[in-house]
Amino acid sequence: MPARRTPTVALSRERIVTACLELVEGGGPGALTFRAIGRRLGVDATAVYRHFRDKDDLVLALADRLYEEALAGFAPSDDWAETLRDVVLRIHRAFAGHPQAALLAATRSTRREAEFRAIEILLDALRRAGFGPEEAARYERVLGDYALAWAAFTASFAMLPKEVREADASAPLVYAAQSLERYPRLAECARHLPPVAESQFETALEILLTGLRVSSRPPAGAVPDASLTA
Amino acid sequence: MPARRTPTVALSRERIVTACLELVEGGGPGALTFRAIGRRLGVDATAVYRHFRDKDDLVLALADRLYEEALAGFAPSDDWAETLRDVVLRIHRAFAGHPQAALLAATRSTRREAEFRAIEILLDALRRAGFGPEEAARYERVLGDYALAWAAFTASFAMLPKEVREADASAPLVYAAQSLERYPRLAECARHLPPVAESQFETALEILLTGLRVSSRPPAGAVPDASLTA
DNA sequence: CAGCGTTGTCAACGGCGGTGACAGCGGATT
DNA sequence: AATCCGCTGTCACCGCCGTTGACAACGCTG
Repeated sequence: MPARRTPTVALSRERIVTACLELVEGGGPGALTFRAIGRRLGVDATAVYRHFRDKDDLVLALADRLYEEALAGFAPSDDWAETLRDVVLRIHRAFAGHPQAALLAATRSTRREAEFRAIEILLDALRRAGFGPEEAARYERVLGDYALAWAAFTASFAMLPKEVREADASAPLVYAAQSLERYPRLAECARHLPPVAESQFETALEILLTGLRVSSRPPAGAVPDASLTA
Repeated sequence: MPARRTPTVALSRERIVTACLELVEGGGPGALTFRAIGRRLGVDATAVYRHFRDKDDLVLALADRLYEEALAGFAPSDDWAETLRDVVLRIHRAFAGHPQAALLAATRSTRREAEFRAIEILLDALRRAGFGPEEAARYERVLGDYALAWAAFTASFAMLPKEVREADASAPLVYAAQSLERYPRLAECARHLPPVAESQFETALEILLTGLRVSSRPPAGAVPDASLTA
């Protein structure tokens, strides 16, 4: 029983997942359908069911691929904060680069290797930062959920039709111009408001890291503020 | 032309929106369909199209209702951080309470009053914190996007079938038990990992506020860390 | 060569968002 | 009072979706 792979097989989980990512890359909302996959692979749509139980199964496979992509070539830094930043950015980048897949996958545990590798890296960095196991666990979830939540957010915005996206982006300016007296702050700041499209993921990440750094080693001279320190 | 409202009208935008929220409240994934709305209101599904151009129009109306709900009864605090916390929590709560609606609405500008009220409140608090117009604008977007992104994340998790949700939640523990030597940190921290369901929204918010506080008034005696301060 | 499991094909199902023709009803016009 | 008109709800229908079950072709095993 040499278990030779039959050369006549047209499909495989790998080929299908790759096709899905390409499909989603080029395509607008809802590009990921069984019929589209079949079309792209020159195969009947229902053939995919020979390799994936249902769409959920397929989506989990996509998520797994994204985690692999995210961690490919990762090397830990001596600086724990730099490691955290790197991993979170990598996860966000990988998921945000495939909007449709991210939207479906971001809220799911894949329970496969790559995901646990990411968790392990984050936990290790947090432990090195001086947090205890419990704090590390909590902050790992914060950073992981943060990366995924924001990736899904970015992704679902990227999937909107172009006209809608542009209309949404310019909304504050338009409205601010109409009622200056009711919204003075908006009038004052409107021209600085970044469009929704350029999600403030990295800015928020830096703020988070700053907050973590403050918590990790309470400054000796400073007065700790109980109302702000979680 | 007294413009008397005809009493014979069965539907209205308000009635439909209310029905949608009820529908979504009790129902699992995909509960919000025109046919379901029609069924609930004892009316043909397509009658809804007399009041909303399409599903997108309907969803924007839902989002607007959620913003209204979020800000109902809001009173600003003297403490800027407390105001930020309050508004972000309110938005998150309102959206997370209606998963399906949040999922569709979180990435959209409604361009209606309630949304701009929220923006104005956040901007004002940030300006009072001492941030300039540009910083305030950037951080407003951070907090606003943060609230919506995490709400959508929570929501889409809440919408998963129960079995899937439970399986996902217990995943790290199971896996950690299987390969202690490859994932030592996971083994160490696994029992502290909060289930995905209990999203670490509030923990992250406190860290964010801590980070903002550090940025708002750089401590006189402390050495500013350029690599961590955005 | 016979048998069997794997893989792709095909026709079909019910549900989805959405459209266009049509009916009834109330208010305004004459 | 008769007529018209616009608004609202109904109905039949479209094309798309995920998914199923019967079936055919292929290659491996005995």
